[in-house]
Amino acid sequence: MATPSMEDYLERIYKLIDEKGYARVSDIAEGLEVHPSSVTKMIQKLDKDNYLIYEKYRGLILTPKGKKMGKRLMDRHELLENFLTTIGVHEDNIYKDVEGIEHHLSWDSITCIETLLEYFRRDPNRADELMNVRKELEAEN
Amino acid sequence: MATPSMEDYLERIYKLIDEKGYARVSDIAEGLEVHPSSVTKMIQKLDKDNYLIYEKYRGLILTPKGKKMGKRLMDRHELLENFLTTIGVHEDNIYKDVEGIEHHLSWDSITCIETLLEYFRRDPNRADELMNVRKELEAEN
DNA sequence: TACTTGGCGTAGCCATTGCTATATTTCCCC
DNA sequence: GGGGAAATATAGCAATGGCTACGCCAAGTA
Repeated sequence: MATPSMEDYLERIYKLIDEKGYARVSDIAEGLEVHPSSVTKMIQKLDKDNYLIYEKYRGLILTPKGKKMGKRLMDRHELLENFLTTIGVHEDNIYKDVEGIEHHLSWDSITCIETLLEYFRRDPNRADELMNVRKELEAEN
Repeated sequence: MATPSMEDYLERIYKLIDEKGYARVSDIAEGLEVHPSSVTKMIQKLDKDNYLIYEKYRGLILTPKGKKMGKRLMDRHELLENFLTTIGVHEDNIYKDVEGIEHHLSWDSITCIETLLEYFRRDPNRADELMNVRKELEAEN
């Protein structure tokens, strides 16, 4: 199984490849706010665990296993961002919160959150009513 | 600042004292599913950081700082349990998921989840409708 | 082709937090 | 009050995942 840290890297790598076609050590490092040496180390681990194939100084490609995982991780990340946005969390807090919790939810929870989002999507009034509750609670204090 | 691990211990200790009046090493260890030796070590750290006062072999008491922190942590834990329950997460997954995410949410997110819970509490139909969405989505697959 | 430079890799350190094995203390019962 | 079991403490090891310092590769330029 992948550790939370490994998931962070894998997700980042998948996203970079998805957007730019390749993932360089320095881009990964910048995105995750770690030093390049930490990236190299982790890439070697991900190679060893067959998430990607890595050639020193040359670059890396994701294996099918890595791609599948990466996509799931990215989708999950987006889902959680949407969720927090929907319930009214301030933009500035969203990225960090998602980053923190995404590795710690069972797929059961993820599915339930997906359902919850769909619930709000199906009838925009529901989100409005949620915001009304918010205003009422705020007015009380 | 307290690390996630420190928060886990502090929360557990607060809860034990709240429920039984005292917190023994072995009870803490059992609750957190770690070995007693790990508990001793962490208690010493929490003492050093002034969350509690610890007397070897004798026991511990929370400082005002520790009590305040502990209460907040326990409240947050309960809120998140209620949240996952409400959206339909299976009982077996709840504890572990909450354990995982509770240390990683901003107070902004916590407040929004509180509001969401209040939203569902105010009109039980809403939870019913959520379950209907769930059934429909399940039927599709 | 040779040099420079920036990107990348390696080695080795540190903190955190768990573990096992082994001491030490306390408590209870006789 | 003494002895043994249970509880607790300590020492030392391991994995994880950062960091710094330093060495190596390779692309571009002269």
